[in-house]
Amino acid sequence: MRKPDVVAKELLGKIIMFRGKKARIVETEAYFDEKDPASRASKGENKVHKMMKEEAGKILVYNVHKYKMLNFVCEKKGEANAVLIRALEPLNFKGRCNGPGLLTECLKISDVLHGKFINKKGSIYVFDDNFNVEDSRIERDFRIGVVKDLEEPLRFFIKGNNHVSRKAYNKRL
DNA sequence: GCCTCGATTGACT
DNA sequence: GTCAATCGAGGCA
Repeated sequence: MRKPDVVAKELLGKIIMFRGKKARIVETEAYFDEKDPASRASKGENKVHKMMKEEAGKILVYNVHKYKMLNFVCEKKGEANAVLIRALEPLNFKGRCNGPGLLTECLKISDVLHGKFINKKGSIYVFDDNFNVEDSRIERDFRIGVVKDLEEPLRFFIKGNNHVSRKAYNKRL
């Protein structure tokens, strides 16, 4: 069983590729099921909640305000857990990806990806290029923009990386 | 159908 | 620090 906080941590340093653009994941957040007051899963049945209960590896795109969020489902079928991608470090292109709404804009991620699997043709690819992130370089914090958060810090980001989200960047430095 | 709110961002005091 | 833009989903009638 892969817990979202474990997956969130593992995703740090991984490469995400979409439409020829590659970027390194530098910031993530874990979201749990109904017991998580911040998760959409706690708000009853909806499109997102349903998708969160699908198989691990599926892509979940959620629209909030005028931006879209990119999530990966990380649990086995039936468990409503997911990981939110909050910030990327652009590798082979220029653009600001230091925020969940910005990275989707930057990579032209739209809700057509909602429900697709990663690492499939025409979808988002996620892979490891042996860029190991040592535990000492992983910073933990409470989630951002969440009114009712859980007791434990569920946000993970790479220490010292200046591509993390703006709020976090300012708060930390 | 109408109202409210949000896993956000950027502009402004 | 505050606040508005802006839109899909949920709650309610």
